Amino acid sequence: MAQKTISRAVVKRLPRYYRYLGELMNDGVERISSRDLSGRMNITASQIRQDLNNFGGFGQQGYGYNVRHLYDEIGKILGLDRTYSVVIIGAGHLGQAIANYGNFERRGFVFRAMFDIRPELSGQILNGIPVYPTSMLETYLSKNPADIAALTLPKESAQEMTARLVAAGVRGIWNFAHVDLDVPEGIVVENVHLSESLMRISYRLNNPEGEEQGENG
Amino acid sequence: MAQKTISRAVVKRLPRYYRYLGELMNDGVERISSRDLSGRMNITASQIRQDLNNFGGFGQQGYGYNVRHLYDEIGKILGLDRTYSVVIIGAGHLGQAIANYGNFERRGFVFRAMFDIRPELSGQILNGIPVYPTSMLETYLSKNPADIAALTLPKESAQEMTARLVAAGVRGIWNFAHVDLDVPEGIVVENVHLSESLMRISYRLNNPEGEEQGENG
DNA sequence: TAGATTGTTAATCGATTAACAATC
DNA sequence: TAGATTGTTAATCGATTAACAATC
Repeated sequence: MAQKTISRAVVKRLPRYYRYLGELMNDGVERISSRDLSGRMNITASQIRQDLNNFGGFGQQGYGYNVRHLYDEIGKILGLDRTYSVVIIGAGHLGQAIANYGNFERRGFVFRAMFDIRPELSGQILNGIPVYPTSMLETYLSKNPADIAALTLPKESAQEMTARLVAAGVRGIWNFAHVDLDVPEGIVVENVHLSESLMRISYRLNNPEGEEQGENG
Repeated sequence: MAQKTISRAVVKRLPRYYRYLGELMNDGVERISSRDLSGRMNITASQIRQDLNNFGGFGQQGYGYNVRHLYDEIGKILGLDRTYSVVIIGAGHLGQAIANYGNFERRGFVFRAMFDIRPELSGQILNGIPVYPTSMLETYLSKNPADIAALTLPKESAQEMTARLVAAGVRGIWNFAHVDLDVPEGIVVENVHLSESLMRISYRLNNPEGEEQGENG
């Protein structure tokens, strides 16, 4: 599955391809050319072909790309052909929002448990997901290994929780806290720094540019 | 305030500089060199100097940068020297999570109102913010103009709401819905596509790279 | 003054776009 | 076969890093 190393810029675009192909599939479209897709996605056809060819030739000259095939292949590249166990650390609104969002489960991300230090929350079942006290984290994970942890807690405890999670075998950290985390090599950290996102809006409101939408996370 | 056009890559890094400088300030650090800062932030000193010089010389040879001064200047560049009125469209967990997060207000983003189509929500006050029915949007905005709208609603209604918001004078859209929005020129859209962020984690779990943390949003 | 560190130019590296021969 | 469109190489553009003279 892992051929030559794929550039960060390409990886960033893959989920967007996946989304557009999913929509095309839903609309019953069977084939699409890089040119048509480029029109819809607002990127160049050249970039699409260049991107896809990182993974091998999915297309056919004179025909284009088979939508379903390409969708499946990108899904595999993204690792969506398996499931991932996810725990949520911090059962506040943000944690619940994530737990609640059904589309993640559809893609294979299964939310198993939430953890919170607030005693009044533990024992509850929120949106079908049990909340445990943070003190139970290691015990829980030793019996129910998790692939990914979402950190939806105050930044003060993010680093400490990360260390505990990594020690307990979690390999991916989805970090919503406003800190940069130190992790051992091999551990994946994906940051969602909402306040930075918001500041980019204020910047752009005050400094009009050409066009284009903002980045995503 | 707007000199030559600043590259997207630089703008993306500005909030992170701002965050690190804020922390240094809190720690009572008065001056810092690009070299020291580069060590903390894990980027090159050269890049820091290059980035900052887009906006003019904030430093002093032989001394470095005055932390407070640089913090204030980057704040101004980011447009944080004024306040922004924000409305939230969709009063679910995600909307409430955002409304709830006090740090945004500290930076000048003031959440004024939430809107939701669910009749049982309107009339309520959630975290001190009133929830109105979506039908009231135009009436409300004509009396209480907003700069920014956060879209925390299902993707099906995102485009329609965007059109209404833009027509009512909103200039910045913070889009949490999983669609790309069409907007007139001059309107700022900042996407936070959480599912794409999550897929990048699964990709990276299956395709180990060298190092480095994931992008943010 | 000597030492430190910036501001800035030049060199390198990487990513995007253009072009076109291969081929379905 | 002729037309369409890919896969891929080459050209361009942009961003990052290195180097160093200017200067505090």
